Amino acid sequence: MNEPDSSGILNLDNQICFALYAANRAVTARYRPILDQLGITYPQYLVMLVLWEHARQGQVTHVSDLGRRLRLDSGTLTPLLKRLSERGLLSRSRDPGDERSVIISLTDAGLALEDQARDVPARLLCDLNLPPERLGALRDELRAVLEMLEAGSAPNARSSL
Amino acid sequence: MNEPDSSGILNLDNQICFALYAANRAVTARYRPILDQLGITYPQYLVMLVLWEHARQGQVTHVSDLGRRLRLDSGTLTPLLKRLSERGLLSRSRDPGDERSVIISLTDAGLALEDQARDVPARLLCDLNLPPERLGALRDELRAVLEMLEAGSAPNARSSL
DNA sequence: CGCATTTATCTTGTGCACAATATAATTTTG
DNA sequence: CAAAATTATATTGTGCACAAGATAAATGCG
Repeated sequence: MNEPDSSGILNLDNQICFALYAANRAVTARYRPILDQLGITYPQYLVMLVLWEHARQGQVTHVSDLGRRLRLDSGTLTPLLKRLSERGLLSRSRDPGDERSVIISLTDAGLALEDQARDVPARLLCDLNLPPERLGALRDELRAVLEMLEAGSAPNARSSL
Repeated sequence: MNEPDSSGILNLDNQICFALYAANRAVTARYRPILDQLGITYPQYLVMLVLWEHARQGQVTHVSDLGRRLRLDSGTLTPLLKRLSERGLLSRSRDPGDERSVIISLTDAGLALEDQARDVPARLLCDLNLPPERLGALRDELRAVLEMLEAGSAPNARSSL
């Protein structure tokens, strides 16, 4: 292994990025059969989580709120919300107070789906089969990385080349 | 509606899955401007990493090798490899010993690109700005999760709530 | 007020991911 | 050996992600 790249800098297994990439897809794959029973995809589930949360607190949800929370832009959200709308889980309407904005409202079916979703996290954690404190620590580390990346928006301050 | 989920089980921020999802996209976004300079995307970069690794060790690479290593199927790899081929970084040819298999060979340009890629990890780590030991620990945790998910293929044994 | 600017969303185009299916070559079996 | 089963890749269709550009409403300013 002492060849051109002996230090293994370019070794796939050494890269945190690949671990993140592969773990994310593996977790999403675990969600799939569970969410299939609710008739939604994983990104759609994340959107529904925010909508349920806002509904519980009597908050109105605009598309931009979803974008801020999930870090997604309208190019992703618009078609996704249209699909959820077609499935009858929510409705989209212009905000009378600001005709540029679209208000996303859960339908009765969308609200009712929360009951069916309530055991999704438990079923997934059961799949993951790791002690909760380890998962909590991992989540906090991931949040730290996320914060770091979103705060330090120096997108190439020092190009060491 | 019984309890409006005040325990926060369905709270977005409590979910490790979202941390993973958001962190992965944030890291990929950091790679983007760096990899743009090489003219490749992030999944293409991962493929190239494997190809460079095999080239260093004099190993032949089949499409199936890439799939095993990156956990991707041919539906993802075939078009991705075609794009890399169009960019002149690799060539695809049937294995004479088994006409079902396709051998992926780096072109001179593909091999040469490794030199330009050598500082990519350093530039990204600089962006991440976290102590290496913390990143190493995070990577190991992610690998543990990945292993768990790939080993325990009990895809819904118990729905414990 | 009128016009430039900003803001919120939509649209278009590219590139993954992945399920499902197709095709063709190889291996296994009877 | 020939039919059946397996294996490797390719194709098709759906659904994200995200960049870039378009549209229309709201805001700011002289």
